[in-house]
Amino acid sequence: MDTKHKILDEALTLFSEKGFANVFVNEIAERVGIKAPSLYKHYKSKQAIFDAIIDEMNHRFEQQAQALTIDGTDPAADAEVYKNMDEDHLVKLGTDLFKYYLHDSYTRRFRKMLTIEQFQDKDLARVYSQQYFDMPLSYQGMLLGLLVSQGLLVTENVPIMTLHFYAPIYMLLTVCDREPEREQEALKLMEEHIRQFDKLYGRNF
Amino acid sequence: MDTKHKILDEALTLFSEKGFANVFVNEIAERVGIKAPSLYKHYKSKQAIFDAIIDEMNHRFEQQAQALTIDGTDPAADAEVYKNMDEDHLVKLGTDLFKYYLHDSYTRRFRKMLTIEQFQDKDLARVYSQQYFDMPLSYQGMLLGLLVSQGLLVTENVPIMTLHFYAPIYMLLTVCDREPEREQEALKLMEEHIRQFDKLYGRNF
DNA sequence: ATTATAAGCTAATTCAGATTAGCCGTCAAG
DNA sequence: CTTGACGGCTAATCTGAATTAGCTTATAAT
Repeated sequence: MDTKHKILDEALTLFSEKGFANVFVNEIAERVGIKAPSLYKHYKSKQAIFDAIIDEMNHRFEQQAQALTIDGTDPAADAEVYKNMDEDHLVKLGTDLFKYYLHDSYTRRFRKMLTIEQFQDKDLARVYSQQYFDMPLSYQGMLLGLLVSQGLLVTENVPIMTLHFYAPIYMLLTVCDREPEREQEALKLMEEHIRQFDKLYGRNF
Repeated sequence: MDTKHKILDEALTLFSEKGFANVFVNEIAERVGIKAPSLYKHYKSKQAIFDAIIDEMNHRFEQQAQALTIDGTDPAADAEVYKNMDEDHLVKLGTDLFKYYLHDSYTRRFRKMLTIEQFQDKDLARVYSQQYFDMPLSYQGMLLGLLVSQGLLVTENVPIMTLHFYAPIYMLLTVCDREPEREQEALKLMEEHIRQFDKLYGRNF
Protein backbone atom coordinates (compact mmCIF):
# COMPACT_ATOMS: atom_id res chain seq x y z
CA MET A 1 0.00 0.00 0.00
CA ASP A 2 1.45 3.35 -0.97
CA THR A 3 1.80 6.19 1.50
CA LYS A 4 -1.19 8.06 0.17
CA HIS A 5 -3.44 5.11 0.85
CA LYS A 6 -1.80 4.26 4.12
CA ILE A 7 -2.65 7.74 5.34
CA LEU A 8 -6.32 7.17 4.60
CA ASP A 9 -6.18 3.80 6.27
CA GLU A 10 -4.57 4.98 9.50
CA ALA A 11 -6.67 8.11 9.59
CA LEU A 12 -9.84 6.05 9.26
CA THR A 13 -8.73 3.86 12.14
CA LEU A 14 -8.14 6.87 14.36
CA PHE A 15 -11.25 8.74 13.28
CA SER A 16 -13.36 5.66 14.00
CA GLU A 17 -11.99 5.44 17.54
CA LYS A 18 -11.86 9.08 18.59
CA GLY A 19 -13.67 11.14 16.01
CA PHE A 20 -12.21 13.65 13.60
CA ALA A 21 -11.72 16.48 16.08
CA ASN A 22 -9.87 14.34 18.61
CA VAL A 23 -7.26 13.06 16.20
CA PHE A 24 -4.07 15.07 15.64
CA VAL A 25 -2.29 15.03 12.30
CA ASN A 26 0.68 14.09 14.41
CA GLU A 27 -0.82 10.75 15.37
CA ILE A 28 -1.79 9.95 11.82
CA ALA A 29 1.72 10.70 10.61
CA GLU A 30 3.28 8.65 13.39
CA ARG A 31 1.25 5.59 12.49
CA VAL A 32 2.08 5.99 8.85
CA GLY A 33 5.73 6.25 9.79
CA ILE A 34 6.39 9.79 8.60
CA LYS A 35 6.43 13.26 10.15
CA ALA A 36 3.33 15.43 10.24
CA PRO A 37 4.45 18.00 7.65
CA SER A 38 5.02 15.21 5.14
CA LEU A 39 1.30 14.49 5.20
CA TYR A 40 0.84 17.74 3.36
CA LYS A 41 2.70 16.35 0.37
CA HIS A 42 -0.30 14.07 -0.07
CA TYR A 43 -3.30 15.99 1.23
CA LYS A 44 -3.67 19.70 1.56
CA SER A 45 -5.27 19.59 5.01
CA LYS A 46 -6.60 17.33 7.73
CA GLN A 47 -10.08 18.01 6.42
CA ALA A 48 -8.96 16.88 2.97
CA ILE A 49 -7.98 13.53 4.45
CA PHE A 50 -11.43 13.16 5.93
CA ASP A 51 -13.03 14.13 2.64
CA ALA A 52 -10.91 11.63 0.76
CA ILE A 53 -12.10 8.90 3.10
CA ILE A 54 -15.70 9.84 2.43
CA ASP A 55 -15.06 9.94 -1.30
CA GLU A 56 -13.46 6.54 -1.29
CA MET A 57 -16.36 5.17 0.70
CA ASN A 58 -18.92 6.64 -1.66
CA HIS A 59 -17.01 4.97 -4.44
CA ARG A 60 -17.08 1.58 -2.73
CA PHE A 61 -20.72 1.98 -1.88
CA GLU A 62 -21.63 2.71 -5.46
CA GLN A 63 -19.84 -0.41 -6.62
CA GLN A 64 -21.54 -2.39 -3.90
CA ALA A 65 -24.97 -1.01 -4.77
CA GLN A 66 -24.32 -1.81 -8.41
CA ALA A 67 -23.36 -5.36 -7.56
CA LEU A 68 -26.37 -5.89 -5.34
CA THR A 69 -28.74 -4.42 -7.88
CA ILE A 70 -27.42 -6.67 -10.58
CA ASP A 71 -27.90 -9.70 -8.39
CA GLY A 72 -31.31 -8.43 -7.43
CA THR A 73 -32.60 -7.92 -10.91
CA ASP A 74 -31.92 -11.53 -11.67
CA PRO A 75 -34.38 -13.20 -9.31
CA ALA A 76 -34.01 -16.49 -11.10
CA ALA A 77 -30.42 -16.92 -9.97
CA ASP A 78 -31.16 -15.88 -6.40
CA ALA A 79 -34.24 -18.03 -6.23
CA GLU A 80 -32.07 -20.98 -7.13
CA VAL A 81 -29.83 -20.26 -4.16
CA TYR A 82 -32.73 -20.20 -1.75
CA LYS A 83 -34.56 -23.14 -3.21
CA ASN A 84 -34.18 -25.39 -0.20
CA MET A 85 -33.85 -22.77 2.50
CA ASP A 86 -34.63 -23.96 6.00
CA GLU A 87 -34.24 -22.55 9.48
CA ASP A 88 -30.58 -23.48 9.75
CA HIS A 89 -29.86 -21.83 6.44
CA LEU A 90 -31.64 -18.71 7.59
CA VAL A 91 -29.61 -18.68 10.81
CA LYS A 92 -26.46 -18.95 8.77
CA LEU A 93 -27.58 -16.19 6.44
CA GLY A 94 -28.22 -13.84 9.34
CA THR A 95 -25.14 -14.79 11.29
CA ASP A 96 -22.90 -14.40 8.29
CA LEU A 97 -24.41 -11.03 7.55
CA PHE A 98 -23.84 -10.03 11.16
CA LYS A 99 -20.28 -11.26 11.30
CA TYR A 100 -19.43 -9.66 8.01
CA TYR A 101 -20.70 -6.28 9.10
CA LEU A 102 -19.00 -6.67 12.48
CA HIS A 103 -15.59 -7.96 11.49
CA ASP A 104 -14.93 -6.53 8.05
CA SER A 105 -12.32 -3.99 8.99
CA TYR A 106 -13.21 -1.30 6.52
CA THR A 107 -16.94 -1.63 7.07
CA ARG A 108 -16.59 -1.56 10.83
CA ARG A 109 -14.29 1.44 11.00
CA PHE A 110 -16.38 3.31 8.54
CA ARG A 111 -19.58 2.64 10.43
CA LYS A 112 -18.05 3.78 13.70
CA MET A 113 -16.67 6.95 12.18
CA LEU A 114 -20.04 7.73 10.67
CA THR A 115 -21.71 7.02 13.99
CA ILE A 116 -19.56 9.70 15.57
CA GLU A 117 -19.85 12.23 12.78
CA GLN A 118 -23.43 11.66 11.63
CA PHE A 119 -24.80 14.81 13.25
CA GLN A 120 -22.18 17.13 11.75
CA ASP A 121 -24.06 17.72 8.54
CA LYS A 122 -26.96 16.51 6.44
CA ASP A 123 -24.74 14.73 3.93
CA LEU A 124 -23.19 12.50 6.55
CA ALA A 125 -26.61 11.85 8.08
CA ARG A 126 -27.94 10.84 4.70
CA VAL A 127 -25.02 8.54 4.02
CA TYR A 128 -25.48 6.83 7.38
CA SER A 129 -29.18 6.24 6.88
CA GLN A 130 -28.63 5.01 3.35
CA GLN A 131 -25.97 2.55 4.37
CA TYR A 132 -27.37 1.17 7.57
CA PHE A 133 -31.09 1.61 7.12
CA ASP A 134 -32.41 2.09 3.61
CA MET A 135 -30.04 -0.12 1.68
CA PRO A 136 -30.07 -3.11 4.02
CA LEU A 137 -33.84 -2.98 4.27
CA SER A 138 -34.23 -2.73 0.54
CA TYR A 139 -31.75 -5.47 -0.27
CA GLN A 140 -32.84 -7.87 2.43
CA GLY A 141 -36.45 -7.07 1.59
CA MET A 142 -35.71 -8.37 -1.86
CA LEU A 143 -34.19 -11.57 -0.57
CA LEU A 144 -36.93 -12.21 1.94
CA GLY A 145 -39.46 -11.36 -0.75
CA LEU A 146 -38.02 -14.22 -2.74
CA LEU A 147 -38.52 -16.57 0.17
CA VAL A 148 -42.10 -15.40 0.39
CA SER A 149 -42.74 -16.02 -3.27
CA GLN A 150 -41.21 -19.47 -2.82
CA GLY A 151 -43.73 -20.06 -0.06
CA LEU A 152 -41.02 -20.53 2.54
CA LEU A 153 -42.11 -17.51 4.52
CA VAL A 154 -45.58 -16.06 4.87
CA THR A 155 -46.56 -12.43 5.36
CA GLU A 156 -48.71 -9.74 3.87
CA ASN A 157 -46.16 -7.05 4.59
CA VAL A 158 -42.65 -7.84 3.41
CA PRO A 159 -41.12 -4.47 4.38
CA ILE A 160 -42.19 -4.86 7.99
CA MET A 161 -41.08 -8.48 8.03
CA THR A 162 -37.72 -7.23 6.79
CA LEU A 163 -37.63 -4.66 9.56
CA HIS A 164 -38.29 -7.47 12.02
CA PHE A 165 -35.42 -9.42 10.55
CA TYR A 166 -32.90 -6.61 10.31
CA ALA A 167 -33.56 -4.27 13.25
CA PRO A 168 -32.40 -6.77 15.90
CA ILE A 169 -29.30 -7.50 13.85
CA TYR A 170 -28.54 -3.80 13.56
CA MET A 171 -29.09 -3.23 17.24
CA LEU A 172 -26.82 -6.09 18.29
CA LEU A 173 -24.22 -4.74 15.91
CA THR A 174 -24.21 -1.36 17.61
CA VAL A 175 -23.80 -3.09 20.96
CA CYS A 176 -20.74 -4.98 19.71
CA ASP A 177 -19.27 -1.85 18.15
CA ARG A 178 -19.19 -0.17 21.53
CA GLU A 179 -18.60 -3.23 23.71
CA PRO A 180 -16.77 -5.85 21.65
CA GLU A 181 -16.60 -8.13 24.66
CA ARG A 182 -20.34 -8.70 24.30
CA GLU A 183 -19.99 -10.40 20.94
CA GLN A 184 -20.70 -13.90 22.25
CA GLU A 185 -23.82 -12.74 24.03
CA ALA A 186 -24.89 -10.95 20.86
CA LEU A 187 -24.31 -14.00 18.67
CA LYS A 188 -26.43 -16.08 20.97
CA LEU A 189 -29.25 -13.57 20.81
CA MET A 190 -28.81 -13.38 17.04
CA GLU A 191 -29.38 -17.08 16.66
CA GLU A 192 -32.37 -17.12 18.96
CA HIS A 193 -33.75 -14.13 17.14
CA ILE A 194 -33.56 -15.78 13.77
CA ARG A 195 -34.97 -19.10 14.96
CA GLN A 196 -37.90 -17.29 16.46
CA PHE A 197 -38.23 -15.15 13.34
CA ASP A 198 -38.43 -18.31 11.30
CA LYS A 199 -41.08 -19.77 13.57
CA LEU A 200 -43.12 -16.58 13.41
CA TYR A 201 -42.99 -16.12 9.66
CA GLY A 202 -42.35 -19.66 8.54
CA ARG A 203 -45.25 -21.56 7.03
CA ASN A 204 -47.00 -23.03 10.05
CA PHE A 205 -48.54 -26.48 9.86
CA MET B 1 -32.97 28.21 36.25
CA ASP B 2 -29.78 29.50 37.82
CA THR B 3 -26.67 30.16 35.79
CA LYS B 4 -24.94 27.02 36.93
CA HIS B 5 -27.76 24.90 35.60
CA LYS B 6 -28.22 26.98 32.49
CA ILE B 7 -24.60 26.26 31.61
CA LEU B 8 -25.23 22.53 31.79
CA ASP B 9 -28.37 22.92 29.74
CA GLU B 10 -26.82 24.93 26.93
CA ALA B 11 -23.67 22.83 26.94
CA LEU B 12 -25.74 19.68 26.61
CA THR B 13 -27.56 21.16 23.64
CA LEU B 14 -24.30 22.03 21.92
CA PHE B 15 -22.54 18.77 22.80
CA SER B 16 -25.47 16.80 21.43
CA GLU B 17 -25.26 18.63 18.11
CA LYS B 18 -21.53 18.86 17.53
CA GLY B 19 -19.78 16.71 20.09
CA PHE B 20 -17.61 17.84 22.98
CA ALA B 21 -14.49 18.61 20.96
CA ASN B 22 -16.30 20.80 18.44
CA VAL B 23 -17.92 23.08 20.99
CA PHE B 24 -16.05 26.17 22.22
CA VAL B 25 -16.53 27.50 25.72
CA ASN B 26 -17.23 30.72 23.92
CA GLU B 27 -20.40 29.38 22.38
CA ILE B 28 -21.62 27.96 25.63
CA ALA B 29 -21.07 31.28 27.38
CA GLU B 30 -22.76 33.21 24.61
CA ARG B 31 -25.89 31.09 24.83
CA VAL B 32 -25.95 31.42 28.57
CA GLY B 33 -25.62 35.17 28.17
CA ILE B 34 -22.25 35.64 29.87
CA LYS B 35 -18.63 35.88 28.77
CA ALA B 36 -16.44 32.81 28.53
CA PRO B 37 -14.22 33.55 31.54
CA SER B 38 -17.28 33.78 33.75
CA LEU B 39 -17.95 30.12 33.10
CA TYR B 40 -14.94 29.39 35.26
CA LYS B 41 -16.71 30.86 38.29
CA HIS B 42 -19.01 27.83 38.05
CA TYR B 43 -16.90 25.02 36.60
CA LYS B 44 -13.18 24.67 36.70
CA SER B 45 -12.87 23.55 33.06
CA LYS B 46 -14.75 22.60 29.94
CA GLN B 47 -14.22 18.98 30.86
CA ALA B 48 -15.78 19.63 34.26
CA ILE B 49 -18.92 20.83 32.51
CA PHE B 50 -19.09 17.59 30.56
CA ASP B 51 -18.51 15.56 33.70
CA ALA B 52 -21.25 17.45 35.51
CA ILE B 53 -23.67 16.59 32.72
CA ILE B 54 -22.78 12.93 33.02
CA ASP B 55 -23.16 13.07 36.79
CA GLU B 56 -26.55 14.69 36.54
CA MET B 57 -27.63 12.08 34.05
CA ASN B 58 -26.45 9.23 36.22
CA HIS B 59 -28.48 10.77 38.99
CA ARG B 60 -31.62 10.94 36.86
CA PHE B 61 -31.09 7.44 35.61
CA GLU B 62 -30.84 6.06 39.10
CA GLN B 63 -34.08 7.71 40.08
CA GLN B 64 -35.70 6.41 36.95
CA ALA B 65 -34.43 2.89 37.54
CA GLN B 66 -35.68 3.05 41.08
CA ALA B 67 -39.11 4.15 39.93
CA LEU B 68 -39.34 1.46 37.29
CA THR B 69 -38.21 -1.24 39.65
CA ILE B 70 -40.78 -0.28 42.21
CA ASP B 71 -43.52 -0.44 39.61
CA GLY B 72 -42.11 -3.68 38.36
CA THR B 73 -42.06 -5.46 41.66
CA ASP B 74 -45.76 -4.87 42.02
CA PRO B 75 -47.05 -6.96 39.13
CA ALA B 76 -50.56 -6.83 40.50
CA ALA B 77 -50.85 -3.11 39.85
CA ASP B 78 -49.38 -3.35 36.38
CA ALA B 79 -51.45 -6.37 35.51
CA GLU B 80 -54.52 -4.31 36.29
CA VAL B 81 -53.42 -1.71 33.77
CA TYR B 82 -53.03 -4.24 31.02
CA LYS B 83 -56.13 -6.24 31.79
CA ASN B 84 -57.94 -5.44 28.60
CA MET B 85 -55.00 -4.76 26.32
CA ASP B 86 -55.71 -5.05 22.62
CA GLU B 87 -53.86 -4.22 19.44
CA ASP B 88 -54.79 -0.56 19.52
CA HIS B 89 -53.58 -0.29 23.10
CA LEU B 90 -50.32 -1.92 22.14
CA VAL B 91 -49.88 0.51 19.25
CA LYS B 92 -50.46 3.36 21.62
CA LEU B 93 -48.01 1.93 24.14
CA GLY B 94 -45.29 1.63 21.51
CA THR B 95 -46.01 4.95 19.86
CA ASP B 96 -46.02 6.76 23.17
CA LEU B 97 -42.76 5.14 24.13
CA PHE B 98 -41.31 6.16 20.79
CA LYS B 99 -42.54 9.73 20.96
CA TYR B 100 -41.38 10.11 24.53
CA TYR B 101 -37.88 8.96 23.72
CA LEU B 102 -37.85 11.09 20.59
CA HIS B 103 -39.29 14.35 21.86
CA ASP B 104 -38.31 14.55 25.50
CA SER B 105 -35.72 17.26 25.26
CA TYR B 106 -33.35 16.02 27.92
CA THR B 107 -33.56 12.40 26.84
CA ARG B 108 -33.02 13.24 23.20
CA ARG B 109 -30.05 15.52 23.73
CA PHE B 110 -28.47 13.11 26.11
CA ARG B 111 -28.88 10.20 23.75
CA LYS B 112 -27.35 12.13 20.87
CA MET B 113 -24.41 13.27 22.96
CA LEU B 114 -23.79 9.72 24.10
CA THR B 115 -24.06 8.52 20.53
CA ILE B 116 -21.22 10.84 19.59
CA GLU B 117 -19.06 10.15 22.63
CA GLN B 118 -19.75 6.46 23.21
CA PHE B 119 -16.40 5.29 21.85
CA GLN B 120 -14.32 7.67 23.97
CA ASP B 121 -14.13 5.37 26.95
CA LYS B 122 -15.58 2.25 28.49
CA ASP B 123 -17.68 4.13 31.02
CA LEU B 124 -19.56 6.02 28.35
CA ALA B 125 -19.99 2.85 26.32
CA ARG B 126 -21.42 1.09 29.33
CA VAL B 127 -23.82 3.91 30.08
CA TYR B 128 -25.06 3.91 26.51
CA SER B 129 -25.69 0.19 26.43
CA GLN B 130 -27.37 0.27 29.81
CA GLN B 131 -29.70 3.07 28.84
CA TYR B 132 -30.65 2.12 25.33
CA PHE B 133 -30.23 -1.64 25.33
CA ASP B 134 -30.22 -3.42 28.68
CA MET B 135 -32.70 -1.29 30.60
CA PRO B 136 -35.34 -0.98 27.90
CA LEU B 137 -35.16 -4.70 27.17
CA SER B 138 -35.40 -5.57 30.82
CA TYR B 139 -38.25 -3.19 31.58
CA GLN B 140 -40.25 -3.90 28.47
CA GLY B 141 -39.55 -7.58 28.93
CA MET B 142 -41.29 -7.30 32.26
CA LEU B 143 -44.30 -5.59 30.75
CA LEU B 144 -44.58 -7.97 27.84
CA GLY B 145 -44.08 -10.84 30.26
CA LEU B 146 -47.19 -9.65 32.06
CA LEU B 147 -49.13 -9.75 28.83
CA VAL B 148 -47.91 -13.27 28.28
CA SER B 149 -48.99 -14.39 31.72
CA GLN B 150 -52.36 -12.79 31.03
CA GLY B 151 -52.57 -14.89 27.91
CA LEU B 152 -52.71 -11.87 25.65
CA LEU B 153 -49.45 -12.72 23.95
CA VAL B 154 -47.95 -16.13 23.34
CA THR B 155 -44.29 -17.07 23.21
CA GLU B 156 -41.79 -19.43 24.74
CA ASN B 157 -39.06 -16.81 24.71
CA VAL B 158 -40.02 -13.49 26.22
CA PRO B 159 -36.57 -11.87 25.90
CA ILE B 160 -36.47 -12.46 22.16
CA MET B 161 -40.05 -11.32 21.81
CA THR B 162 -38.99 -8.17 23.62
CA LEU B 163 -36.09 -7.74 21.24
CA HIS B 164 -38.56 -8.04 18.37
CA PHE B 165 -40.69 -5.36 19.95
CA TYR B 166 -37.96 -2.93 20.88
CA ALA B 167 -35.25 -3.22 18.21
CA PRO B 168 -37.40 -1.70 15.44
CA ILE B 169 -38.41 1.10 17.76
CA TYR B 170 -34.79 1.78 18.63
CA MET B 171 -33.75 1.72 15.02
CA LEU B 172 -36.45 4.13 13.91
CA LEU B 173 -35.44 6.38 16.77
CA THR B 174 -31.87 6.59 15.53
CA VAL B 175 -33.16 7.45 12.07
CA CYS B 176 -35.21 10.33 13.45
CA ASP B 177 -32.32 11.55 15.58
CA ARG B 178 -30.21 12.05 12.51
CA GLU B 179 -32.97 12.97 10.03
CA PRO B 180 -35.84 14.53 11.95
CA GLU B 181 -37.71 15.12 8.71
CA ARG B 182 -38.31 11.36 8.50
CA GLU B 183 -40.44 11.30 11.63
CA GLN B 184 -43.72 10.80 9.79
CA GLU B 185 -42.33 7.93 7.79
CA ALA B 186 -40.95 6.43 10.99
CA LEU B 187 -44.25 6.76 12.82
CA LYS B 188 -46.00 4.98 10.02
CA LEU B 189 -43.51 2.12 10.13
CA MET B 190 -43.83 2.08 13.94
CA GLU B 191 -47.55 1.51 13.73
CA GLU B 192 -47.27 -1.17 11.08
CA HIS B 193 -44.51 -2.80 13.07
CA ILE B 194 -46.61 -3.06 16.20
CA ARG B 195 -49.72 -4.26 14.42
CA GLN B 196 -47.72 -6.99 12.79
CA PHE B 197 -46.00 -7.75 16.09
CA ASP B 198 -49.40 -8.18 17.66
CA LYS B 199 -50.53 -10.50 14.89
CA LEU B 200 -47.38 -12.58 15.19
CA TYR B 201 -47.39 -12.94 18.94
CA GLY B 202 -51.07 -12.42 19.68
CA ARG B 203 -53.12 -15.45 20.57
CA ASN B 204 -54.22 -16.77 17.17
CA PHE B 205 -57.65 -18.30 16.78
C1' DA C 1 -21.71 50.02 58.42
C1' DT C 2 -18.43 46.61 57.11
C1' DT C 3 -16.90 42.88 54.98
C1' DA C 4 -16.80 38.59 52.54
C1' DT C 5 -18.44 36.08 48.83
C1' DA C 6 -20.47 35.34 44.50
C1' DA C 7 -20.55 36.32 39.84
C1' DG C 8 -19.63 39.17 36.26
C1' DC C 9 -16.19 41.74 32.99
C1' DT C 10 -11.78 42.98 30.11
C1' DA C 11 -7.35 42.12 29.10
C1' DA C 12 -3.67 39.05 29.15
C1' DT C 13 -1.44 34.50 28.84
C1' DT C 14 -0.55 30.01 27.30
C1' DC C 15 -0.19 26.36 24.57
C1' DA C 16 -1.21 22.98 21.51
C1' DG C 17 -1.75 21.69 17.15
C1' DA C 18 -2.36 22.73 12.00
C1' DT C 19 0.09 24.48 8.48
C1' DT C 20 4.05 26.65 5.81
C1' DA C 21 8.99 27.47 4.45
C1' DG C 22 12.71 25.85 2.79
C1' DC C 23 16.16 22.25 2.40
C1' DC C 24 17.75 17.44 0.76
C1' DG C 25 18.12 12.90 -1.36
C1' DT C 26 16.32 9.66 -4.94
C1' DC C 27 15.15 8.22 -9.18
C1' DA C 28 13.16 8.05 -13.71
C1' DA C 29 12.84 10.43 -18.17
C1' DG C 30 15.12 12.92 -21.64
C1' DC D 1 24.63 13.29 -17.07
C1' DT D 2 21.19 16.30 -15.49
C1' DT D 3 16.98 17.86 -14.30
C1' DG D 4 12.69 17.97 -12.26
C1' DA D 5 9.13 15.89 -9.66
C1' DC D 6 8.29 13.29 -5.58
C1' DG D 7 8.31 12.60 -0.92
C1' DG D 8 10.71 13.09 3.16
C1' DC D 9 12.79 16.18 7.10
C1' DT D 10 13.62 20.19 10.57
C1' DA D 11 12.57 24.42 12.03
C1' DA D 12 9.49 28.06 12.02
C1' DT D 13 4.93 30.27 12.03
C1' DC D 14 0.20 31.21 12.92
C1' DT D 15 -4.04 30.73 14.99
C1' DG D 16 -7.52 29.88 17.77
C1' DA D 17 -9.31 28.42 21.86
C1' DA D 18 -8.87 27.36 26.93
C1' DT D 19 -7.64 29.31 30.90
C1' DT D 20 -5.83 32.84 34.37
C1' DA D 21 -5.25 37.59 36.42
C1' DG D 22 -7.09 41.08 38.38
C1' DC D 23 -10.70 44.50 38.73
C1' DT D 24 -15.81 45.68 39.86
C1' DT D 25 -20.40 45.42 41.63
C1' DA D 26 -24.08 43.55 44.34
C1' DT D 27 -25.78 41.21 48.03
C1' DA D 28 -26.09 38.85 52.28
C1' DA D 29 -24.21 37.93 56.78
C1' DT D 30 -21.91 39.87 61.00
